[in-house]
This record gives sequence, C-alpha cells and structure tokens, in this order.
Amino acid sequence: MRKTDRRVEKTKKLLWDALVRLILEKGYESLTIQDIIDQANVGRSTFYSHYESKEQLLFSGQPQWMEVLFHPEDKDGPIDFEAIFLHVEENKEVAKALLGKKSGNLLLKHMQEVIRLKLNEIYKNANAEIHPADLLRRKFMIEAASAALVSILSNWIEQDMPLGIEQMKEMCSVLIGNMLETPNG
Amino acid sequence: MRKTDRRVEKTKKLLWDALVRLILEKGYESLTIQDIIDQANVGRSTFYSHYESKEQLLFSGQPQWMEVLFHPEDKDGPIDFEAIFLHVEENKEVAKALLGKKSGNLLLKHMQEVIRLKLNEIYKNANAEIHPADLLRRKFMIEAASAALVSILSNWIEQDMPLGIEQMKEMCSVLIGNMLETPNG
DNA sequence: AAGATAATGAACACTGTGTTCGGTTTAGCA
DNA sequence: TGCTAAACCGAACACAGTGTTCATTATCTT
Repeated sequence: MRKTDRRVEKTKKLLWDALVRLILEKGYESLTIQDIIDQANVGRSTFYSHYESKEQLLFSGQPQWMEVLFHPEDKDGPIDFEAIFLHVEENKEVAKALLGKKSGNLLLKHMQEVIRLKLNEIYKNANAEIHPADLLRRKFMIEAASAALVSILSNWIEQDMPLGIEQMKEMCSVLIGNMLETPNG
Repeated sequence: MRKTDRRVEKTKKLLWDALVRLILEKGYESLTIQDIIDQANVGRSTFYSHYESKEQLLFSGQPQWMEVLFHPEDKDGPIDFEAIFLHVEENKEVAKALLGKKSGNLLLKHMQEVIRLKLNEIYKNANAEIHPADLLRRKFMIEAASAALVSILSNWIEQDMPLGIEQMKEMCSVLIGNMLETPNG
C-alpha cells in the first residue's frame, strides 16, 4: 500500500495553498476556516477530518522551516544563517505568508523560541565561570538577541530581500557577537 | 457642567478593571466581550456605547503608557528608560496584563513602533555622511534594536523585575550602543 | 472489479457579535 | 428639592462562524 492516499495529499495541498494565498490577501488573523475551505473548495467536514483548527493547519508546514535551524549533527555549532536565508529565498511566497507582517506572527514566535533554545545551548558552557548577576543579564540578552534576529529575518522577507545573503549573514553574526560576547553582555 | 459624567467614568473603570483582571486570568486572545461585561457587571449595550471592540478598550489605556516614551520637550533626546521602568514598577499589575506574555502583544507591538520612530529620529542626523548600503543596514539594526528593547522590557515584567532599574537602564544603553554605534551597525 | 477509505454537504446546536428599543435609574444643575 | 437630560439596562434579533454527525457519493489501492 501507498504511504498516504493520494486524495489526502491532494486535499492537504489544496488547504495549504488556500491558507498561504489567503494570508497574503487578508492576513492570518482575520482568516476564518470558512474562508479557507471556500478558497480551497473543500468540504467543511473534510477540513476537520485532517486538522482541528487553522492554527494546526498553519503549523503543519512548520517542520520544513524549523529543521533548517536544527542541525542534529552539530548540536552546539553556531546557527546556520545561510541555510535559513537560502531556504527563504527559494520559497519567497510561502516565506512571506508565514513569516511576513501578515503572518500573525505565530511561526515567528515559534522560531524565536527555537533560536533562544539554541543560543542557550551554545552559551551554557560559558556559564560556569560567570557571576550569578551576570547570568541573569545573559538571559535577558539571549532573549533580546532572539527577538532581534527574528526581526531581521522578518524585515528582510517583508522588504523583498533588499540585501544579499552574505551581508545578512554577516549582520547576524555581528549582532550576536555584539550582544552576547561583550564584557557586559 | 462636569467634564465627564461620573456614571461614565465609573462604567469605564469597571470595564478596564475587568479587562486587566481577565487578561491576567486567561489571556487577552481568548477573551470575549461577553466575558468582560459579565466580569464588569455592565450591560451589553453599555459596552458598545463606549467602545466598539475589546481592542479599542485595550488601547484606551494606551496614552498613559506611550507618553512616557515621548518627551515632547526634547524630541531628539535619548529614550528615557528610567521613566519607563519606573512607571512599570509603580503599576506592576497593569503592566503585567498589558505588556506580559498574556497581553496578546498588541501594546508591545505598538510600543516597538513608537521606539522605532524615536530611534529613527535620533539617528537620522547621522545619515548624511553614510553610504546608501550602510543606511539599509542601519534600518535593519534600528528594527532589531526596537525588538530587542521591547523584549527586554517584557521579560523584565514577566519575571517580576528581578534586576534593579539601574542595571536595566544600563543594559538598554549598552544594547543601543552596541547595535547602533558600532562601525558596522 | 471489489472493498476500503476519503470527500461531500446538509443539518444541527452552540457561542459570540453588534444593534435596537422601551423602560429604569441617576448625575447634574437650578 | 425636584426637574431634565443622559446613561444604563436587558431582552430580542439577525447574523457569522464553529465543530460535529451521518447518509451518500467518489476515488484510490490491490
């Protein structure tokens, strides 16, 4: 037997494409399930047999985006910004829907969380020799750095990638360096 | 005649207090107008005679918070972090509801926008002698810095202010310095 | 071709919205 | 103190979206 029924694949793709298109048209927040199934031309009960909310539909496309951040091989390695920016560049439309200003920010929030965890992982080694007060400062700084990185990514997408990937990569590295490796950070 | 009828003041206060309490209890997003008027014990039509949505009610308390950021006297002066942190400290409850994790982030977004405009104002002078490519970089950095500052503020509130105002002030200054006054920022 | 699985769409109860309107209460003022 | 205008109340209504059920139809897999 096949892995997944073709009908299911087809339906899911219809729903996903409808979601992406509608986000770009009118924004995630104001979107209703009714809108989505109308756009996708899919029956109401069919939607609910696959997903239980529009949020779940949104997150069903998440693994693709997040595994770019996680490289299971080198857990403590730096974040691979190049992979992220490349992946975005190859999926402009979808990227704009999922991470742009009309996205509702759910995936951006999630991405920020993933980045935060990764930064925590990277800098946890340096914590042994640090004063407890400075440790608290570092926590704040890691949160702030995650927010800053996500902001940069989102703006790059929203402005249709006005700078090259090399420059973006460097900006992110400099930013992390400034925020987390200064004497006070 | 009085400026505003006492009945109106009373009703608005009831609604506002209900909003704040309910945000802390179950979060802004999942809140309905029905919840609010039940909690406030105010008639349905009364709510709609004052506000047209829960968002409008939320933003009705906004001026207090934003005028702390704006000092009309010294437009180009630095952001007065001390005033902000002090104001938050004096209104812990409300601050947590409006700017904490359960706030729905609407006011945080707005605050970020205000900060961004202020930073633009401050650094627009420096733009004359700058290369166009670096100007774009600066735009990204100003966005990122706004996001970082708002993140710091929100986390400080959410964690019940574990660091003193002096330290927070310094963190913010250092962060702005690092992000916007480095050779590459 | 046969059986299994998926899609359909109408029907239903439910929750919340936003508005209207006649009746009641109350603040403000003379 | 008493009058008046304004504010509040709350029931009723139409509406939109949700989430579920089920008999029927269409499609895939082997």
